[in-house]
Amino acid sequence: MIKDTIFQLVKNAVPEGTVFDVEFQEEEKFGHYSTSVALALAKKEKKNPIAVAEGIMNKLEGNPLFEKMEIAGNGFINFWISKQTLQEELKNILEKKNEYGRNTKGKGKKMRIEYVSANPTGPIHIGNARGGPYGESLARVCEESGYEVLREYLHNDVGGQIDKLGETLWYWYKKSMGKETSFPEGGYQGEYLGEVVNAALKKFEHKEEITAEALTQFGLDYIFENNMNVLKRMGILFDLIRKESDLVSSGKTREAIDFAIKKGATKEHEGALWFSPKDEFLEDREAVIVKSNGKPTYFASDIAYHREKFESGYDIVIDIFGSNHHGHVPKLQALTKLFGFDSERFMVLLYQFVRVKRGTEIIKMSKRAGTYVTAEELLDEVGKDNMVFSLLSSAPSTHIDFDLDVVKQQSMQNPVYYVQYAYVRARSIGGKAGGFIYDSKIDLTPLTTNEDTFLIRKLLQFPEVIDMCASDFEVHRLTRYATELARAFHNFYEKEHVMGEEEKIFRARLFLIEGTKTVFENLFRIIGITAPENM
RNA sequence: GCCCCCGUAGCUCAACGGAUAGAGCGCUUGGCUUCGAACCAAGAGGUUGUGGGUUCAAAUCCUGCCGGGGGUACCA
Repeated sequence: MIKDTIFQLVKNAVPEGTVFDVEFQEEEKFGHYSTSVALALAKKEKKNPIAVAEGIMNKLEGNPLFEKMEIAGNGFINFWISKQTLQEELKNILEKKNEYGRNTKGKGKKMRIEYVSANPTGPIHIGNARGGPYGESLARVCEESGYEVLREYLHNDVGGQIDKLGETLWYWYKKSMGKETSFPEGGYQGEYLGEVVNAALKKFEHKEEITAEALTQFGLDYIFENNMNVLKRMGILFDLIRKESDLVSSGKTREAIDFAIKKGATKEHEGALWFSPKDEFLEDREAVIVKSNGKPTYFASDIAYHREKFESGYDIVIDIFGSNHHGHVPKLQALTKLFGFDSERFMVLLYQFVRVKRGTEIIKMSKRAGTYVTAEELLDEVGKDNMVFSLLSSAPSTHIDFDLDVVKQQSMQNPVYYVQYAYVRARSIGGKAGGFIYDSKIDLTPLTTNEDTFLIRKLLQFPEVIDMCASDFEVHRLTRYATELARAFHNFYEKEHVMGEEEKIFRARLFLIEGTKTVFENLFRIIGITAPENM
């Protein structure tokens, strides 16, 4: 990574502990990379920023990495990378191929990420769906950074919401039998559970044998399986599905409760057992573990589940939840203390819900009211690549507004097609050229135009983007980078030619094209969209 | 009331505390007899909700206010 190399060089040239960054520059007038280290340092040392910058630059002078260095009027140091370095790095892409972009910063470390974990009381809707591509691309990006990643999902198959599910299913069942019945209070509105009952009626041969328990179990399995299939369509597969019912039936939930009691992290109040850790954030952290009727709450199982997470020998534990769970976060953080896990290595990442509109009408995402847009509907309507790319294009903390009318109408002009089209164009040239054989001795010096250089620079940024994403988990950068790389390629395509150029240029450009294809393929794999052969 | 998140171009969103705040869609204009025009080029469009503060530097950090979303259950 060129950026890392520059960072190290500068680091050695400034006092220890200086905080600074090296930035990739889109426009070459500020160099290929730049740093504002001198500005921060000048303040600290009470010196002129220009003088500080000169001091740093003198220490870097003569390094073959750089073609040029410059101090801007305001104290920025701008670096231009030598053509030779760029060309060598370009070769590196085709040497590493599908491993290009990887780094080893997480090597030897294990990470587990829980995401989606949708309630099995209805189909996955847009809200849960956002967590899918988010968790999945985060998992991939961390794998690229050397981590061993476990993808996990909690199947919430016990509790009050399941009772309600059962009651609602039973209502639909009785209705289908022509019996008089009324809709259960607090049941799940909408036609979906009626469809689940229809599926049950097809499966059970003797209708009179259907019991409420059997129907509920059927519904749970059916909904869960459907949701997993939808996730699969989005390219999401889990390594571990943890069932809450297993935590309860195996006694793990009970053990966790006893453990919390033993540790003095509980209290009795009005006949119920409360989680009540002794810390300064008490108010945010108290929660009922065992209800006064003796039944454990969901949080009791969550204690057991997180105990597993914390005691399983993993270095980093990540939960990805919808923002409506934010009140739950301090309680979970308190569990790190209970189980002696370094709180720095446990992270809860929240994403805001997607708001869906049809024109000006806002559709409320409520499973209870039955007013939601399912992930499946959206998949059918706009396609997987479009959906994944769109959901991944904004920071998790932003509230996205999805206008279904617009999304559908614009689907052919969606950025995802802009990006994929660049790849298809590159492939097309590769095809025309009739095969490519990698030659490590290739002469890349003919790549001298602005478009050549910028495309190379943009390709070499790929490992840096991966590294940044794995460091701060801001994976939406990937789609942004994809668009930028596509632009660099489209520009190159418009101005420069491959076919028909003289042999030396042709060979060098073809090499560049192969490098572009490779980076796109790696990038698409990590984002979770397809690399189409043609469009 | 208290807690979390958001407010940036007509719309949907970017921008590690850094240089002239950028993309896509939409709008105006130009470009296919050479690798795919799902593309490229040029243009219009901004007091980053608003008032203070911190900083060499603020869309970004702190704070008051306004507006929106979510939470605040012996639900999950």
